[in-house]
Amino acid sequence: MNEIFNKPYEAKEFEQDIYRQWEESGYFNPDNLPSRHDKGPFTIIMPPPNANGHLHAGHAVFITLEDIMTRYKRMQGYRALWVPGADHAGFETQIVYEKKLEKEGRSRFKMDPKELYDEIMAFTLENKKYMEEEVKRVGASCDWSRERFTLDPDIVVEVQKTFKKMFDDKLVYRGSRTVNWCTKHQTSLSDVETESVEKIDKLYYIKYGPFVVATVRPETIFGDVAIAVNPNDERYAQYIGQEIEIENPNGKLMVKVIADEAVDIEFGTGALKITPAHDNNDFAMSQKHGLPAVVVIDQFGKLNERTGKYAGMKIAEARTKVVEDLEAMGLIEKIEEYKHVVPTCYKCGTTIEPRLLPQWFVKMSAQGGLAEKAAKAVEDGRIEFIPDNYRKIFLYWMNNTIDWNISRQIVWGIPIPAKVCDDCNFGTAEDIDICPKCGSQLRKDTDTFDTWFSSGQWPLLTLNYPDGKDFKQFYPTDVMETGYDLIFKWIPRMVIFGLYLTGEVPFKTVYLHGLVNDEKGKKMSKSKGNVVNPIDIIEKFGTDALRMALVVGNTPGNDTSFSESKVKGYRNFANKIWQATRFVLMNSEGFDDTREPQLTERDKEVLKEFSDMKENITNLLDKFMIHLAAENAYHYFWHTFADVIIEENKERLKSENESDRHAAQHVLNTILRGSLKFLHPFMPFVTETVYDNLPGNDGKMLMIEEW
RNA sequence: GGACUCAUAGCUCAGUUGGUUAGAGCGUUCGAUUCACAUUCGAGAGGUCACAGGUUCGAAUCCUGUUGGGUCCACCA
Repeated sequence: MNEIFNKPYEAKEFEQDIYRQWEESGYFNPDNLPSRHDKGPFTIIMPPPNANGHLHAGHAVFITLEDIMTRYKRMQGYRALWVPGADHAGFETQIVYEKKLEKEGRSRFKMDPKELYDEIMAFTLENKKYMEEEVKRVGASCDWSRERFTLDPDIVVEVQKTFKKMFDDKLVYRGSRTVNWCTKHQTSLSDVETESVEKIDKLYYIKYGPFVVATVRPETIFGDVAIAVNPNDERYAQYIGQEIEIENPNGKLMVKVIADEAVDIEFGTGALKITPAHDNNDFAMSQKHGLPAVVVIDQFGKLNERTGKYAGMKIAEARTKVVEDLEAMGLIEKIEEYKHVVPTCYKCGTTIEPRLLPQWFVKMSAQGGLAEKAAKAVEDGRIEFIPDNYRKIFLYWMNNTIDWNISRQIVWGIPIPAKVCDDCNFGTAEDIDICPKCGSQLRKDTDTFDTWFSSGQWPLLTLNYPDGKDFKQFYPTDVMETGYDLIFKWIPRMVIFGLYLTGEVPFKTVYLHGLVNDEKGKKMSKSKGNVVNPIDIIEKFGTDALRMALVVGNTPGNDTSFSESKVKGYRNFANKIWQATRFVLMNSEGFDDTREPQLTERDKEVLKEFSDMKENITNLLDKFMIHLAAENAYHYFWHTFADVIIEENKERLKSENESDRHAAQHVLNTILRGSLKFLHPFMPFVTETVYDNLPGNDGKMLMIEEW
């Protein structure tokens, strides 16, 4: 018996070395697998972690789940491929870096874009290294030789080609409309990057000529171009179509009265002021009725020169001031408390300021368009969700989607390869210099892509679409495993791009895991101080223990609670595997496995139970019931094999009857070796360490043994 | 306003197509232990499976409703 078994299992002593051996074996790369591995392929694309910080518990969960799937399939003889990556995470990283700048007393707005870009690149590349090291610590058996970064030059080229193709196919267009603008971050955001927050604001009833209009934004009255009423509202029928004079603190103004079904007769006074430049609804209505848009608030959330004496004031200040002045003029009829929902920046909570800007949009919702095709793929069962209820959520979103704004006014990202006209808002993906619409000089667009524009193509880009041999071999992939919070942000984009570019879905199964909460079931957050760093846990209890704690009882689609005592329990289990091995080896001196054992009825029963258990775990893994598979494997090994079977056989191992002793040895060795296999996907380090040190296993690697 | 989800032991959670006495981890009580393992072993206490109906030979599981958590979506100013 190898002397390493003479002291308790200490994960730290083995894990990093084992990982290095795996890497050196080359078997993470399916091209290097032995010829037995002729099934498949089986492919998972790793959701690329953001290269702007360290791993958190959520990363550890997805790495564990995907690693379990990959190792299981690899052992089954599939050509298993798990492609790692790193995400430049445009807006997210830019914010992380801006905070850093802020701490240093610097600001991105005072920096040259190139200089800023280079600094963020250096920062990202450094963090990328940490991130990769940490992914390895969790035991990821992914193919590092295929690792991709979302800013790799060839990937940038491919992403830009997609834009061009979509432009040619009229699926992207330059639109000038109200977009979600964050006044703090100075960029527009897509609909999924805003968060609706309930707020209580004042609803002001303002006398407006013969009308009273209700508004929460009196400071925008300088941008009003119309009053809208419902065509069926008898109170106002006489005014429809007229130009009427209204009064505001800056003087008198003519506005048109329009009729639109969208106006709710019951709400407020049934009359609505229309400010196209600063409200999404109003903008839509202005388009319908051919009204102009008057901009009165600038990109910093301050009132502009059109507002006279209010120019330069911030929105909140201007609102107070305007209301005071209106009140003095006797134009405020009443003020009510009003609860409503406002969109905010999902990163900083700043209220989104709708802003009229020319931007690039992906046409999502047209009939037979991108969203509809994605919905159809799911309806047809070409993509399956685990858990199944996310199918409905996905479909709901696909059927209610709006055009996707892909322009970001930040430097950290892939440049949009377009030329734009500042005079008439024309934009093109063609390489021309003069605006065909107005004759002005075009300039290169300085905006970058929404990060989801590139990560939406990730399953294609990682496999070197369109000409790479990986693409031909491994696309479409098998499983996309990610957090349920990405059901809108990421999953639909991948489906859309996959179908658009290849006609095929990018993956067949979407497995969604939940959040990792603390031991009380509360969300982890820095401010609560309950954040768990997976690397700390690994240092303390070992990777295998962490993995089990994250996986057992963690049902797909549901949040899971993490507690150190749970990890401790599985650390003990790792040692249990170690000690059971030690016992079996101590009692296997002279054991010759080639001889046919004389099995008792009980032996046969025990071996049958064992093979039933193997089958059970296999079925569970096939059904993606990883939480149950892990628990059953654990339970069988400890409470059946160690507690019952080993105990039952202790006497026989000391028996003078050689044949009986041999039968006992056979049973124990068979189950031990077999159990190491079914435990391996969950607890790869301890099982590999044990397996490598079993007599006769020199040079063998459990990772590629037959399931 | 719409949708989803959860409610099971003191705590955190499982319970795989409805099928005997409902499980795990932690905690707890009692006991054991020169034995592979104190990172151990054995035994126990602890649950009207949120509530009310229904379907069924049989329901924690399926259906309806109620209550109470959680999450997501939402351009009535």
